[in-house]
Amino acid sequence: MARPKSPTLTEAELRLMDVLWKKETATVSDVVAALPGTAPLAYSTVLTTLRILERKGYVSHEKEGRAYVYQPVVGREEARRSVVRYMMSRFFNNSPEALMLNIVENEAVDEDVLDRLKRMVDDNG
Amino acid sequence: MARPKSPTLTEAELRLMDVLWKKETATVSDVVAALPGTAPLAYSTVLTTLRILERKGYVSHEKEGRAYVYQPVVGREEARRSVVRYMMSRFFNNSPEALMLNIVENEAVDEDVLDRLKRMVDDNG
DNA sequence: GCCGAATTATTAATTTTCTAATTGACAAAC
DNA sequence: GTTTGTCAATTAGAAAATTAATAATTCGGC
Repeated sequence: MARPKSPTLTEAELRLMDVLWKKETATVSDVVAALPGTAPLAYSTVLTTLRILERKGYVSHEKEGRAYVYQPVVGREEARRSVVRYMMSRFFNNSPEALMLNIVENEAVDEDVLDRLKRMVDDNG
Repeated sequence: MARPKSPTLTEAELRLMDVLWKKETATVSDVVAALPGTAPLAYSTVLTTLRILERKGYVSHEKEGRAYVYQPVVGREEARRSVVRYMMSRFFNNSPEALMLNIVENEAVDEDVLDRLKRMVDDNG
């Protein structure tokens, strides 16, 4: 076998998805223009990456006049869900509790956040 | 520029790290033998991947008699911390609250877990 | 000292990702 | 009607990851 596809969005892919999620819909030129400015990417670079994203099912495109208009198929929430599940399965034995423990132990979490989360669970469970 | 290094452990790398984390220390043959059995990897495959892991700073080796003995440099907890931080920065605007919300909304979390976590925070904060 | 088994080193084939130059098509401008 | 600019398509090259075959080395046993 050879190098497998990335199981999650890569850095370059995510940069483009961030633009599409924000703008809802965009041509290739729109994406190029909207990219955070330090080192702008070439048109063809963006086009190639959009093709990859389309092959992977993250975006689709329609012909609008003579330009292609791209739009997300997978939303930001879905992508988040997916990356969390992936990470949980590979690093945390599929245990959401272990993952939450890691966050509480290592990140600065406001005290009242856990109260609000608990209320959420109580209301829905 | 070209394809950048993976920001986290890849699938193949993680498989080997799991063995090393469990056994604490292992020769190449040990790792080959300990890998989950469906499709065993060749000795040279494991050696190559261990070299990559060493180059990336995840493991180190010492000569013990004729064989190299590998051991983790980065522990499981540190790897977990690192992957969570990465994901948080790319997908959750560096907000641990947003990440926790995602987990609570989408995964089945036992009700009492949040109580325990809250006690942890209260005790330490 | 020589042989063989184990171990490491070398080399390489394949796929993905990342980047971009170049080419070609087509419409607008003049 | 020719030039110019915009867009997609093609092509390509380099680095990374995955797998493994093969070559070189080394150590123990005889």
